[in-house]
Amino acid sequence: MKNTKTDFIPIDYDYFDCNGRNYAKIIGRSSKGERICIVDECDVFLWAILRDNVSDKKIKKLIKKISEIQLDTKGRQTKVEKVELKEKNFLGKKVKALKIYATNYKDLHDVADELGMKEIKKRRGYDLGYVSHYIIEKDLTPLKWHEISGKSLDNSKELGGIGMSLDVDKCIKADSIKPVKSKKKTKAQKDFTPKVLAYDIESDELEIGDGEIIMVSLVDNNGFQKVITYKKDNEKISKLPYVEYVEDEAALLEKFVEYVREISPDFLTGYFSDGFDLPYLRARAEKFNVDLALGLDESRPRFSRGRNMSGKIKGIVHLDLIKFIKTAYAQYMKSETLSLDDVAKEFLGEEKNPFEHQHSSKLDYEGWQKYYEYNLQDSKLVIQLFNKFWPDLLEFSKTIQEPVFDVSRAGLSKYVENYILHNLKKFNEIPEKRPTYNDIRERRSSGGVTGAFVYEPTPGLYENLAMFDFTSMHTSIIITHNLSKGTLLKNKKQEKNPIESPELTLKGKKQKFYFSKKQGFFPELMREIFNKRKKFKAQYKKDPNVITRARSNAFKVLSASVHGYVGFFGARYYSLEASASILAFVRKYNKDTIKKIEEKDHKIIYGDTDSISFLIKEKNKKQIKKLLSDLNSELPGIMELELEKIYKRGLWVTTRAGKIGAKKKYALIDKEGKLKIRGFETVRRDWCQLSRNVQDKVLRLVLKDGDEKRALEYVKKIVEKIKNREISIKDLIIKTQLKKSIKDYKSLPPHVVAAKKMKEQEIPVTQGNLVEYYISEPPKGKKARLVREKVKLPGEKGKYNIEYYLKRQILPAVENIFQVFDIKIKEIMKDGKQKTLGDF
DNA sequence: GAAGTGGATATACC
DNA sequence: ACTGGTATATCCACTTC
Repeated sequence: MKNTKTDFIPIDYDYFDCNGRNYAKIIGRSSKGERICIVDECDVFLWAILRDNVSDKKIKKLIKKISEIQLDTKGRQTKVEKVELKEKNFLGKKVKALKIYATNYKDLHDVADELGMKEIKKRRGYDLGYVSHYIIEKDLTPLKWHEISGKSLDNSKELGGIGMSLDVDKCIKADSIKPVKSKKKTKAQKDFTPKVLAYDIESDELEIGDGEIIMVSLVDNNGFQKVITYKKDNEKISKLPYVEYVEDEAALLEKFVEYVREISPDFLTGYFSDGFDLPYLRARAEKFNVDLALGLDESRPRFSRGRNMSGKIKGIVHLDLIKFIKTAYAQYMKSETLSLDDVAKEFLGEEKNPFEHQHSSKLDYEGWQKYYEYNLQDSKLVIQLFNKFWPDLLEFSKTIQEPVFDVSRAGLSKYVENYILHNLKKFNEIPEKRPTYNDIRERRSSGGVTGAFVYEPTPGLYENLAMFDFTSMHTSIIITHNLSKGTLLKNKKQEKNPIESPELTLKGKKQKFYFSKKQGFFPELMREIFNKRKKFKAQYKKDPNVITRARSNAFKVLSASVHGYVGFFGARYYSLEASASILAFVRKYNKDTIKKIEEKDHKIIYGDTDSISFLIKEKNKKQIKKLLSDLNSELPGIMELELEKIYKRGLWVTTRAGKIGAKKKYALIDKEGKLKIRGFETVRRDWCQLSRNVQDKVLRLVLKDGDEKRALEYVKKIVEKIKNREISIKDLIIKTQLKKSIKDYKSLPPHVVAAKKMKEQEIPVTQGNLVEYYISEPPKGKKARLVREKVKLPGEKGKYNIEYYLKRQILPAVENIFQVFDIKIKEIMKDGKQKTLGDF
């Protein structure tokens, strides 16, 4: 066999068994653009952590006994091949542990079950999954350039003939893998961009496989654009250059496979394609007996079971963008839904073709042209979104050292956890195990911990305010005070001068927790995440664009998830005590800082968790910065307070019921006239557009010019319009998400009634949809006490309910704002009510 | 059947 | 179940008079 060498960027990871052993199979590219498959092996082992004070003699005996373990499970013969005694760390403590090598990773769990000996305290490291284990062992980090040398497997029958069965340019059994230093990267390596193909299907039926696939579009980054279809208006052939007709649906599926194989992308990407496009293609392929051989080994897509389906294609990364966007960006997005339409609008500034979905049987020639165009447009949007998010996927994948396939489907806890697992080596740490079902149940029932502190504001309009906030507060606290599961001490006396948490209440008991002064691996790792967050934030400030903003937000999310991870019941490094302590510190720092600012004669207006707003009085920005640096000089470790912004005016209102100030609800305006609105109905999607617009306008008038009189005039005008039925139904639509399936609701709120109506009218609606409805006048002669009795769908004819929109939508949206100026808006509405009553 | 209250539900903030 | 806790607000479900 020939020795060969190449550079290599790993993209897709998989493994296979040959003669009972595991082999990693990694697909990627060389800088020449060749498709390359690397086959490699690594040691397979687990850890048995020994109890303290087990004698050397006993250890020897134990090693002998374990060495003899042989298993015959699932038709595989696995045995313990070697046992070594090692000095390791577990949760930061020195331990003696046996490194137990076995034949097949999948059998490690069964090997662990054989290790019930009393000298063994814990068994660890058998539940990472082979791919993660391999990446950790061999440092073949995804999407980083490597130099590979080894034997060519092309045309070889070795290892099950893998070199012949894969559609790649080269297949190499690796002897040596070396990372390319970033300074030594060639231009071709630096310029690497993956081959991407976006796809989208159209069907009349939304239920998987129920209807025909009418067309499928494909778009790549090199000008390839196709709509494959067999449908047209009679015999009139489209003039659109990208439309390609085939005989029937089966031929469409075959053509689709043909193009994917021809282009052979690194990424096949779609939008909601895990849940719709790919399973649909599979269902139809099964029906017509078409071999959906998309994999590089001509295998069909494989679907994971479970609630969240995901489709895997061998050698090609099937990437459903919606999942990644949901995890990494959803909480920072303005879009009301995660539909392709909304997301494209937000990130690409591009709207989808306005297209009314019609049943395909009703389309004429023009209708079909529009439909083809629309189908292509979706794939175009998908590939543009991929291009936008590629830098982020790349960064995440390199950071947490997991393949893009997994990164794009994982939740935030997995991000944090993988970062830890892939970085334990430098601490000589044995990985903690995943919690068992019982662990999880216990953790969930243990009750929560007390959270952050929110300052109760005094309602009013204020001038000249500053807002300070702590940089990545929870993460800074973990790092500064060395808080984690591993550094938690059993009691105060375990260590001299331990770190002491503020007093807190946990499980109804007032107590404190103590943590080691010795730097723990967990806080140390969090420092790395924290630094990345800082770096990307600075980058965004220097060069603000969509990508730098997205990346900054992405790492903000990751950094902000660290604390959530510690308190997450599914986490390997879960710690209720650490979580409670982190939050106790959060409260303490916020309250202490409030006190210090008050001592400098500033009136505090508001504060939530890590922020504080106060009146700057006659001080200028420089003086405020001085105050800030004074406060910072007193903060320990990496704790840092920063000036978020100075605002010209700010408004806080009462709660709906009482006279106290409402928390999490305020509006600010800076000197450039830019508004920052939080919590108000304006930013809530479950209020009708009219209420949101009216409130937004009122807030603007009040904040910009301090002109509540004009705001009042404006509201009066709107009230008149409502009374005169001059408002379009479209502005009165209320949108509420159906969070559960209809039958699971214990009560029957309006949006569930709307969803039921949709079902009756055969409008597709499922859990997770945003349900739209408006409130109409009650049917004649019928008393409708409940709101739900007046629910109508947007398509249903009817008159909007004047009283409802005045009293339940407009009034609540503006009443509290005017109350700040002692204007009783209710009086104005009352007139309206009498008038409406008079109308009938 | 009006009034009051707690629960269910959705959404936002950090 | 798939990061956490804090908070507001609506409408329903139920009790009471």
